[in-house]
Amino acid sequence: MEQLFDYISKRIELTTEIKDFTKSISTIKKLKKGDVLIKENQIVNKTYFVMDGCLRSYVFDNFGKEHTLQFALKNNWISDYIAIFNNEKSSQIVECIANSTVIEISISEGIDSIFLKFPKIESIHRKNLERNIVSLQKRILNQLQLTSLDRYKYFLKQHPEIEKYALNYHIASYLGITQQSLSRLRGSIK
Amino acid sequence: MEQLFDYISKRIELTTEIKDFTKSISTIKKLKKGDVLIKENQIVNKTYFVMDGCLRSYVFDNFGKEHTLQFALKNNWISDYIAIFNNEKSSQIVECIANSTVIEISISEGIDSIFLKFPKIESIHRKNLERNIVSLQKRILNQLQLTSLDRYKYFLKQHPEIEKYALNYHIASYLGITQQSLSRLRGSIK
DNA sequence: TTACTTTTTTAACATTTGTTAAATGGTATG
DNA sequence: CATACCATTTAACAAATGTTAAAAAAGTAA
Repeated sequence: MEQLFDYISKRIELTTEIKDFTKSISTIKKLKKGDVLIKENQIVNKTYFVMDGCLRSYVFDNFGKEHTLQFALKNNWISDYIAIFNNEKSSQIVECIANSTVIEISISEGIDSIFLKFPKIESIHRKNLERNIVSLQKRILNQLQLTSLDRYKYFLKQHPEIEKYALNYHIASYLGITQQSLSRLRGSIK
Repeated sequence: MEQLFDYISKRIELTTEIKDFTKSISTIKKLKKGDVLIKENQIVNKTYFVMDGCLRSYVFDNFGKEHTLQFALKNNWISDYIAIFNNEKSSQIVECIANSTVIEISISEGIDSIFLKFPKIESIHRKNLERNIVSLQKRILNQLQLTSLDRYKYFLKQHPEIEKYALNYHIASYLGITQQSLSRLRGSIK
């Protein structure tokens, strides 16, 4: 839990009140590769802070193909935020792709009511959202202007330890290409 | 200015204090097609609320090609948010693609200091960020799973009036294809 | 080690999209 | 009306990526 408090206190001043509240809605979980934290079509009232390991979120399209939206490595958050922010059921699956330790945070009482009680948490959340928007916009701009090869190289820079965890087709489905194409690109690098 | 207050008051309770403050940092501007609001490599301390017309933001890649990040129609916000949130100089250009009326909001005093003074504005901003993340994530998922034709159809649904304003190559550069490809797709629809 | 499963690579061919260039269509201006 | 300018479409060809299937490689368990 200290790891999360470290993370938070770099961003806001951490009072004991906030600490106690955070503890009251948090559980540390040890997870195994393959564990599924969020399934399709369920109510999403949890978000996850990755202490160690790697999770990913993905969707199935109409043809049954997977498309990876996010990898979450150490000190990153993951959940189905479309479901949470839109108050919808989940369309994303969140799964462990390696043995991981996470902090599960329950937001059953509603994310907005948490901010009403603790405006400081709203600030840190707001900052996270801003950072998130920057990285989503950058990903879109990369998708528009880079070749698949350059996207792959950029992805590896951004996720330095990912090759320990992710399969080839996980990465391909994040980049928007087939695993065979990715394999071709990898071949062309050497 | 009432249009912006309508917009805000649907989201938070609008006090006269907030109204006065908003007025003090806002200017209504009438713009002509072709006007440029944000150039490359400048300090960004303004954001724009579109009352009428259409703006777009785009970047140049290394080969001089344009890539459109966003179209802003009525009641939408636009600026270079990567620059604002990262405290960097602009990499995006924001231009008018039709005669437009906008409210220019100055955030020279720093976006964070505004939220310190008016926590309620932080809430509305936070909600906007959440909505923005949903639409960015959806755009990425569309990019991953849809064909260009389906992306084009979806885009038209999302931006019903866009064909009045945007050129073919604006739309193509938003979808990540060439204008020739888009023309082919348009042909294939009939 | 062996047998088995999963992942990655390779290959041949099909499809989509990009590139280059020219033709067409539309609009504003003298 | 004629011209010039800009946007869109069309076409031929090139390049990139997808599809299908099989082979090779890597990983796992007995």
